[in-house]
Amino acid sequence: MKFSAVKGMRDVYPEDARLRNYILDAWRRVSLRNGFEEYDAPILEYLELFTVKSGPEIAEQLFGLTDRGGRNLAIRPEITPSLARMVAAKINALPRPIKWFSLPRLCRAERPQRGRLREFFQWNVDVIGVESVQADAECIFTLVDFLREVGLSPAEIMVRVGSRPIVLSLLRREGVCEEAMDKALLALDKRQKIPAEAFEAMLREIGVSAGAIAGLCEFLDTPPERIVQRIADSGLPGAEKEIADLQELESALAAMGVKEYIAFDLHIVRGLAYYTGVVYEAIAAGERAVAGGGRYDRLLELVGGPECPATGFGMGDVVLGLLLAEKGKLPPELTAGSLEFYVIDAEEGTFRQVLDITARLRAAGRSADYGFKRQGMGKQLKEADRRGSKFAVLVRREGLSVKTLATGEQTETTAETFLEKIR
RNA sequence: GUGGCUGUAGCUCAGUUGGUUAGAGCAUCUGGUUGUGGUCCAGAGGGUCGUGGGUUCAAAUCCCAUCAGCCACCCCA
Repeated sequence: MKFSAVKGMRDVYPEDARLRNYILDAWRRVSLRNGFEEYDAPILEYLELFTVKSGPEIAEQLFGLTDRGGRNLAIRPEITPSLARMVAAKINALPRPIKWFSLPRLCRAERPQRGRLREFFQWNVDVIGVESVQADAECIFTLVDFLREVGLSPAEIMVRVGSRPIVLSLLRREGVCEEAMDKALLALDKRQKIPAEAFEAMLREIGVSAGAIAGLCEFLDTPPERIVQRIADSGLPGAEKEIADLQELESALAAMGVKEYIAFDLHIVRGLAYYTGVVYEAIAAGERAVAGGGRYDRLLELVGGPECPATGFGMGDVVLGLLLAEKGKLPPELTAGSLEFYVIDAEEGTFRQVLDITARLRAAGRSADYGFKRQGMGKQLKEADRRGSKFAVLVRREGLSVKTLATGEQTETTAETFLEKIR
């Protein structure tokens, strides 16, 4: 073969498209029922929109191009900067709260590996213009609502919730200086994946005492159901508001009935520095994070807008697809096509009636198909089965039969009464 | 970006110490049978052995490069 798909980008055959549509449909359905409205943005943006948020190094990680006017453009690696730009542009005209979602196709020029491709879809859910932690609760609830929708249980996936400012305050109290803060956050993020000694070594390297490390570990290991109270009791300096927020978040999520999916966990810090409050990730054993998000109150200012609170999360389709397949959560109709009626000429000379009936089924909005080739009824029924059809319509010169493929049940009727019942 | 593993039909693989026209199952297509289905039978198509060099009388098999996939880092918006 002369050509193949570009590295990290995949061809979407019908069976792949069925999976992808299943995911996108569920994302959209859940978003809408939680009161979010859909938006989209251009697939190309000025390169600077991304570098202003993530630093100039980010340019290496994305697909860039120069247009004929010499402008530096990039295929969007995320949609949040576009969202910030769009909201900032109409900030005074938009009714609050702004609850928006999007299902953008994104590209990142990273090295592909399991669960990470260079082109993918990502569900984004954001609430903008609301300072209250209730906005964070709303996003987290929507995330859990989706997990339930696709049949993932708390035993299979949990949303781990942390707080950037609380962690910062805690680390400061344990003697981490501001310059070493990034390294400390990195160590925290890695703690679950590396040996205890390696974690301690990382903290000692930035000057944290052995006693402080032990105290920190003991604090971090507080069970999720008690840690919020423990944080409140410890009265971390400078984080009073965030502590109250975390308590409010815990009680809001409990009131919304999603408690069993939530685990408060200060190891969750998220990579980018732009998070300013609550942060969270949906984590399933054995996979990279399925979703991640948090509060980012400074982003609108970064793109030249006014000061405006914002919070939200993103979820990629690749890891999610792997997880659903692994856990056997994909509906069976995804493996076969789905068709309602397969129309068969059960007697010679009835092909014109097959065409007529098929066309009228389609006109009535039902999915119907027939074979291009005239062959025996056995082969046609086999084809109906292979197509995943629900019913076979057997057309005779006088009357027709409607056969339910799954049960083999068959009812006799006439073309007119059949079509009458259909509409 | 760094390191490692892998690469034979659409898929899963076989292919003896390098040695004639590279095989199987599944899938696909065709025909037959069952003649209202999930069978069964027969046949066919499909591979320049990822690609390009090199060693050799001879390379799927050995060497180098390159591409792609996977794994671990980096990163994860």
